[in-house]
Amino acid sequence: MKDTLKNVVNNALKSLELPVEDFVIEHPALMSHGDYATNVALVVAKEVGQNPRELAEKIMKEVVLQDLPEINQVSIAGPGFINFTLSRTFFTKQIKLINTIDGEWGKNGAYLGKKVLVEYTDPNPFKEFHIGHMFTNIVGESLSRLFVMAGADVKRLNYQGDVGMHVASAIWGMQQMGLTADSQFGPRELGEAYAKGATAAKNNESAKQDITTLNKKIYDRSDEAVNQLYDKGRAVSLEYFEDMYAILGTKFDHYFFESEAGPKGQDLVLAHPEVFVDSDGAKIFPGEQHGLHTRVFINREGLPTYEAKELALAEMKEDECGTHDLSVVSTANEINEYFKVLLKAMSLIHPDLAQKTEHIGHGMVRLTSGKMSSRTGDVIPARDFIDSIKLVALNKVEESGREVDEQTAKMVAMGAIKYETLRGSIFQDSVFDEGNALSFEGNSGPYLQYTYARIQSVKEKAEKEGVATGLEVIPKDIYDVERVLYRFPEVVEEALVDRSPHKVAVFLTELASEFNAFYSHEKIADVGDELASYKLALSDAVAETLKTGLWILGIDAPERM
RNA sequence: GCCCUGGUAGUUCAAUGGAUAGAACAGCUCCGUCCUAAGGAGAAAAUGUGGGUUCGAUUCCUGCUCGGGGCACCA
Repeated sequence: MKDTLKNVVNNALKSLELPVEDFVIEHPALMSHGDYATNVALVVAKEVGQNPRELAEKIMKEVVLQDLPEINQVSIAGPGFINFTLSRTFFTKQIKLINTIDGEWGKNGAYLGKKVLVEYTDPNPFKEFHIGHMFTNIVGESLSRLFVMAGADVKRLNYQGDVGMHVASAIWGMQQMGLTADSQFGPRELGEAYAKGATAAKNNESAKQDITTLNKKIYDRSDEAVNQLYDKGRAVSLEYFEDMYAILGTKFDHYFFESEAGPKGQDLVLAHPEVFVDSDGAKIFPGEQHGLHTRVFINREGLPTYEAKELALAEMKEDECGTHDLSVVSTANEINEYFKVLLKAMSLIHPDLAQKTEHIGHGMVRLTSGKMSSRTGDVIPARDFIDSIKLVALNKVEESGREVDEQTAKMVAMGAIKYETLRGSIFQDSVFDEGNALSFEGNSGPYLQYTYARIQSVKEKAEKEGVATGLEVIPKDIYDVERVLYRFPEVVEEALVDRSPHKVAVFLTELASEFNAFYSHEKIADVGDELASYKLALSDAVAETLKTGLWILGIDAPERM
């Protein structure tokens, strides 16, 4: 529709022999201003030096002459906006479309036939999977789903740091705790061991020496006892992560490990002396020459740093996943600056790969109660956090005297968490507002889920009463919820372009809010009402839209709650 | 010090240079014979600060200020 209007306006400009400027077609902030509006008169007026309102009049006349069935009314308002009000026919057609294209609603072809790799989550084995990992996973999954909606063949990737100082710290901590490969231990003990090691490395010089030595042993696998402890700890960690992915609703297609990327990265750096130079015993990339900062790729010990590994990772992705069109790396924004350096270095040795790599640095979450650090062991494990929210959901159900259903409580808890994570821009730091997430009201995941479940209930009643969906009898007026509903595909596409899942979240809340108003003012499944079939079809379309939109956010829509 | 970021109701978030800056939560008023009140209706409440560009600035430029991240051997 947007494109249609753009054409209509362009035609008008042509016949008036006015210059074609870059104008926008958008939805006015207020629904009373119409369904679409354009600032074309304001833009062109500037160019030709005419009064914008007069110009708007002329353009409007030309638009009206084209006589489109979808347009009911064109008007001029404010400084010279041209507002379009869409016709009854248009809205009815949209409902019909939504209810018939089954599974295709909301999709777009922006990445049709393209292969897109999305790397996200990247938890480090031996560390606790905390709510920061949960946050980054939720963001990455949602980005992946936006690409799926655009028709892309999406491969979900997970890159895990199974070697490096943090692992050495954890192993050191395990040794201190007296753990061996035969001991029984889980992720909690590993988290504790890591905190112990990391603290010691920071405060105690000899411990730091030990850990450095341990790090080398892990790399070259020269100590059998260390190997066993390492292998066991790694396995325990990875298994635990799989449990978390299942809970979060993510399934990865490919896994990559630093232990593989290390040697390859090292070779890669050494093979390009024209890019990486010696400095102080290390191999560095002199980023200053490119307006960036210098980073070490191979340290004085001769070991590859994260930078070198990341370089190899790009090659490994291509080898493992085949040629692709885009490779997205989603991480917290604390490494934004570093990634710029990395991409610059990559562009010098692998211009093709660098060009299709996109780093999306999202903001960090903080809890209202304060911040976390896995170094000090002061973290909130994702599992504990999810369980606590689930408990709130269960209590809520019990309070209302409804049937207690473990599965639904879990859905609602995850809905609350994911919505709270994605309701704002991913690029900004945010505070995870527990109060807000736990309220389950208003601007929340459960509010959307509730609206969906409510519609299922209406449908159930309609079936009992013998009301079928249908668009034969059409209401005279256009319901506000219809004026929101048809915008969904535009929103999805825009959300992808901006890498902003929150646009979907904001839209869904507006849709649900309009539907709930409609619901409370109109009786839907009423046999005596000749409009019942239409209202039911509309409700059905809203449910379909909610379900698909929630899916983009990674949230399940329960049939009842 | 240098480089990135950000500062919007009491709180958590919205707003491709446009119309009266939108929501939600908290507090205040209402709505219960009715398809799920995890709902609906209403009132009140905000652009850190000084300049500049523009017909028009929360948005762009800039000074100040306050916060977050980064600045070679962690990731």
